[in-house]
Amino acid sequence: MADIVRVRFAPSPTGYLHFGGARTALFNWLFARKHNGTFILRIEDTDVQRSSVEMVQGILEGMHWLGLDADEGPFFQSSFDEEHRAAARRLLEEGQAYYDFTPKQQKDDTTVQEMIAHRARAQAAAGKERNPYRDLAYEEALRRVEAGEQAAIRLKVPEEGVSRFEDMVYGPQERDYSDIEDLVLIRSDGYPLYNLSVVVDDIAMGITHVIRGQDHLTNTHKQILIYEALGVELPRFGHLPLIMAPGREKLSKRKHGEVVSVTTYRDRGFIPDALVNFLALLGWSPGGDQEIMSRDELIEKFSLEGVNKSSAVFNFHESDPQNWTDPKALWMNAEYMRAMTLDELAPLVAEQLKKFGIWRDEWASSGAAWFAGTIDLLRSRYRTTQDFATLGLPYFSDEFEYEPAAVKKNLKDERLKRLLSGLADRLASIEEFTHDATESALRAYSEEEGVKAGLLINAARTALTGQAVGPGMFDIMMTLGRERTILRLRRAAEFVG
RNA sequence: GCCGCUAUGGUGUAAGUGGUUAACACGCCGCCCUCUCAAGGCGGAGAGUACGGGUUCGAGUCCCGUUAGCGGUACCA
Repeated sequence: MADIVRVRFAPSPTGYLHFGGARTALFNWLFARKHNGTFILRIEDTDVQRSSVEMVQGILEGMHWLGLDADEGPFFQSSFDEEHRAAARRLLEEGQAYYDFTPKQQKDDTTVQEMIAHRARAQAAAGKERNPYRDLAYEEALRRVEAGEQAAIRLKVPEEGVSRFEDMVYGPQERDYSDIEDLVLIRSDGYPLYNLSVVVDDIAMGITHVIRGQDHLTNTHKQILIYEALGVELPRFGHLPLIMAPGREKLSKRKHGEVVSVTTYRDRGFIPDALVNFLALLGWSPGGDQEIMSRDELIEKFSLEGVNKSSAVFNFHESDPQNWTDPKALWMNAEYMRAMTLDELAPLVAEQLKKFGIWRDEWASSGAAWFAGTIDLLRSRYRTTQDFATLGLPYFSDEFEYEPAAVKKNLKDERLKRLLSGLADRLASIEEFTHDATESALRAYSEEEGVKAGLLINAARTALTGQAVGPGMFDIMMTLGRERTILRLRRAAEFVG
């Protein structure tokens, strides 16, 4: 099979799985599924200082929750250490790389950006200098190394010429060799560096298509140089537009924190398919108007040609409790909650209720029908499954607060003190506690008392749920049942006034 | 500084090889439904395609320049 497809997602475990990473993983996964290929997960943990097992765990969890399990892996880049060194050794022997005895510069992490800029400026002013060790005879260099001298290994980048490749998203790319410095392959303490490790691993794993963030677009030329030095055929490259924070600011794990972490969405009640759908649309479009797409539809329609070249803003508002994340993501999640079957939705809601300590086991057995009916009653007004546990508390528990605004709006009228308990009496005496029977009882009662039915209905809603908004009043009564309805109506009398 | 990428309403995106008044979704506003809030239905405001030049009978679409944002420029990944 000539066109076998093998792709990989290669996160570094220096943080949780954030939106950018998740989107990259998703596109690789879609590409693999689309072409009947293999999706591989490789953890790039060469920077041991900043990597941690918890982060690896977090990434794995996030991917699993999104349904993006790898076909192969997870592999850990650090375990291929020897292969990376061997590749560098080979390039050294072939004269394509050299030992650099320049002492390592100390730098502290907070000022790297400044340092890079400063150094670059200085270099521009002074004119580029060749590395003095580039042409040192290999035998002599080897002697010095064996004598215990520390040296980094650098790739010998050709002095003249242009690096070119055809990006599957961005089209033809080129970069002059003179703009690429002799990159370090192996640090002087012996650790292989990113660019070398990636290439060696991608070769070893038979990666055919490298799909990753646009932040690697110019770095790709460096990696191509390594492929060429190693004498290996190039994979195809496809770079993805970056995801930005509101205001086209760059997305930063440190600054934006949880709102860009996939696990946050799991914890706050997102449906995995909904988030996948939303993520897919961030930087990609199948063309045309369709936006709600199942996994199968996404796979069917996915193509790198549909990937956008410009970066996309992920429009979250962390400080706004109502719209803490992108409104469209929230809308899409709501859309999924409405469209999915109750059998699919119920366990997800149950999970949230358990988390909030208001779950009752009978809702999974004898009360399953009631439970399904109740979430069905509520689903069209909620946007996440967590809303069932927070906004929906009065429907699942007797321990809920009366919202002051609702009390003020619906229980202000002094007459209600008498009317609510009067209504409770009526409801206690009707034969069958059904939607229609309760409604006619309430309407008859309000007519007798000479008040508008609406007054009683709205008051009853607040009496029963502590809220001013919610499903139709008689539906609420049905879901609460006669006993609770009467109890809550009587109890509410004390809030009147 | 240098190299590179990008640029369509507030946000996400449409608009095969340039061809009528720039389309859809989210959000926003209004109306209908109605016991409230959603959902649903209907309607509306909001961009003349970053800016400036070209090419062309005709440009969001091609070319050049400017600006802005972003990425890279590390013995980070």
